Amino acid sequence: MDYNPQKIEEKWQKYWKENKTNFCNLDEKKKDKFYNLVMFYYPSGDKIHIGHGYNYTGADVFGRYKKMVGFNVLQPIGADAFGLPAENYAIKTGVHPAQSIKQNIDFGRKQLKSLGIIFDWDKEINTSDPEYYKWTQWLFGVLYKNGLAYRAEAPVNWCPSCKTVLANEQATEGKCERCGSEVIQKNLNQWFFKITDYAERLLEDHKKLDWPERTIAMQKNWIGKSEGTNIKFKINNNEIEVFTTRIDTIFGVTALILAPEHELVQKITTSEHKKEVDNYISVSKKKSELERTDLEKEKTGVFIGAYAINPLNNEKIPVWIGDYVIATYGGGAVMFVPAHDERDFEFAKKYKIEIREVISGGDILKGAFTEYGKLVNSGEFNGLDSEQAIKRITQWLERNNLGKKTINYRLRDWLISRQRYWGAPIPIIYCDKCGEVLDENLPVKLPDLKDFKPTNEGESPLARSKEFVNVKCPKCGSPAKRSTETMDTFVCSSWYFLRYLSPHLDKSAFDKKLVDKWLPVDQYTGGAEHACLHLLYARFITKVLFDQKFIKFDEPFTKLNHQGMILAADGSKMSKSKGNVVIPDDYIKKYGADTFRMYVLFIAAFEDGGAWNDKSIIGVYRFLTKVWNYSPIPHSTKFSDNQALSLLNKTIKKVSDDIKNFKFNTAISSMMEFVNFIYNPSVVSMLNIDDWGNFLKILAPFVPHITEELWENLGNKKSIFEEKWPKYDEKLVKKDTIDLVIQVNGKVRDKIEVNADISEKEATKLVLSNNKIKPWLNNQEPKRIIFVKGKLINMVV
RNA sequence: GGGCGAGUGGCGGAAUGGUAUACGCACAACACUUAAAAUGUUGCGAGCUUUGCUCAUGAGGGUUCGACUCCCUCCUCGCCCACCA
Repeated sequence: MDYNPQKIEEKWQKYWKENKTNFCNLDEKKKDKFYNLVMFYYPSGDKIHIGHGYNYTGADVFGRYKKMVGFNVLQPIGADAFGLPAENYAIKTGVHPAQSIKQNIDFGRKQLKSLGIIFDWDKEINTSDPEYYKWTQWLFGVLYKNGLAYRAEAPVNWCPSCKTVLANEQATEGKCERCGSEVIQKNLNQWFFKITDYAERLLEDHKKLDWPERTIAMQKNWIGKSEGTNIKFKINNNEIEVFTTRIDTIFGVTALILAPEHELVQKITTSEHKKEVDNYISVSKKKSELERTDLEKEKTGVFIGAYAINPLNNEKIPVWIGDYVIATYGGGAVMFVPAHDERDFEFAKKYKIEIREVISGGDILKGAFTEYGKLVNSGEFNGLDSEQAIKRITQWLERNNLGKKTINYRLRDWLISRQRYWGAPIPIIYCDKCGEVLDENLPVKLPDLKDFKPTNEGESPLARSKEFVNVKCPKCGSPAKRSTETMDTFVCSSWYFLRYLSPHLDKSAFDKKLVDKWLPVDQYTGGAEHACLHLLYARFITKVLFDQKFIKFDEPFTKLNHQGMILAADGSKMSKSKGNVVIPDDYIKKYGADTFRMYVLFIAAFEDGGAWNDKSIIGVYRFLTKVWNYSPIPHSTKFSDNQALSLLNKTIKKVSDDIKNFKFNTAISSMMEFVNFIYNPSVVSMLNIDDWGNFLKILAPFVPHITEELWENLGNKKSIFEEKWPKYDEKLVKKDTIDLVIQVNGKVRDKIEVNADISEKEATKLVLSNNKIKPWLNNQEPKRIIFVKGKLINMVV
């Protein structure tokens, strides 16, 4: 019979569904648990993106392998269903987000099944379902009650097109992550989660994680710890704290620059400068984030008429404002040291501010000297090295109560409120008598709106629903108003891995016993683009829940792997607008899911990804056809050919090791080598049924349908995934004979077949009498002989 | 500007101190066929004076008996962050 993937794939997908193959038993006691998690998907488009297919296929191979080696594997999936894309789609089409989301989830489920990916479908979750977001709201309450959720007026990123605020992480390069519009700064009253309280622990606990180094580096960079000194300057009767990493340059300070938004600016600006200063502030307010952070543009600033006192030498220094100073970092103020900071140097040249050298080693007429050196022009600290000076000056400040050693982080608190419809409502009620009241009568259900458009003023569409807004205060019963804001979707996804274990539980967010047993996640697989968003937020929320004793672990994901990106044939990113998107369905129809799965993993190393090539997929199909057509020796009492058996054992070892390390591409090529070998008519290479069956088992995680069918054809009654992963025989992996490589001066001159355990003496003897080697030795005794057992011998002459 | 990574045949890629180019695609020749497809066999880095030799892993240098692999300098590309004081 010919290989007909469509037919057998349908058959086995049905079989897995009916027999709940690979679905884990949460209460199983004999086997060790293994929580194999993939990042859940956003059900926005109409097709599962190939990136998801890639991600989930790799994780599925790994999960099926883990099951076969004897673990009780939990492999759940769900939908991250709240958020802007569904809402924007609703505004455009009038289709309610709940409806389009449902359609997309149904479609996604079908697609994942058609890829032969096994998920525990009975544990599926949907973050936009009230039974789920009830507990997202509960989570808000946990943070709120512990002082980790607060409301504050702050300059925030505002996307004029999406008409909503964005978290710092969602507004990179001054552009909206979703729509690409230029983000502007607005002062708004918003809800924040105090992730900054956890900055140090988030850094410290990186040690505990088996994660890709670059992901940890990205998080470190994002948290941005820097050690320095806070120093107080007096301006009239006011005090201003400035952060610096270079307190050794304090005697070179010739100005103080404040952010235009700094609260003291209005207070200390003198009347003759007021007009100019107000003018400057209003211009910089109008600038977009992109303009303000454009490095190419010259820095600007204005003198505000006030003077500050340098506490070390009591010198009077002018105070300026400049919009390159970030309001939210280091107190929004900078001490200006043009001799030893490049940016300050340029600014000083432009505005003719004094440049005073205090660290020797450079030429301050030519440019700023930014390295460490010996202090000059620095009073009693003259002659010290920068490093010593930093310590001594900081100590001096601490003694005089004028400053202290300080650690600053770039990480800012997580802005979680959104003035949009499609999200989990923030469970807060405003009462005239009681003020801000946490609503613990959950869920606070989203009303069924027809008009989802946000207002131009940035008010949430939820404000339109009077039934939603007008409520009674839970404390005193008098009329009150509900908050109309919803939460950032990243709040929903920061705890979803706890919910899978009890997706419909009504009494609490998660089943504590099951969470104690199953968490933390053993293997997490998903995109690297989440390094500073989801992966950081989930770690933060986990630590909060740990501190409040809801869970017993403080890191959610022990081991993390990323999949690379599958690119279009020309190496560019796939996008709908370019029309170069690869849709798995087309290939599943043509070649079958098994071929698709194996090919996508064969393209390149999993973590690298690579370009999709339409032509190469045929190679995998040919390989599977060969597997399909192979006939082993029917009686299992007969032994297989020795060479074939040896290679089989080697292949088992190689495939096992490679799957463990997510190196699917090389696992596949070694299985191809094996099949090529047993097909080669020039060698006797028959396998008996048992050995062939073992090969099918190691092949099974990659191509589950065809292997199930062939396994059944061999006369087996149970699924191949009920089988134990084959063990390899160490003796058979090692060959009796090897090709010993003979080198002269490091160059290969011959290869001879010898016993694998040949000694150096014997090998030397053979080499010296070898006719091909003799001419290279030039009748000389080798100066040195390097012998690598089982591999090579190198004669140095 | 800072951080991380990569550069290997016509193409995707393998090899992390020990046989460079595994595996796959494409291509060519042959077999089968009326023919084509499919399949199979063989070949396939470059050059040369071709039983073999020389050169070749972005460029140049170094360490080593031996370097795609380690070190230094430079070039190119990708990703992340970026006026962070």
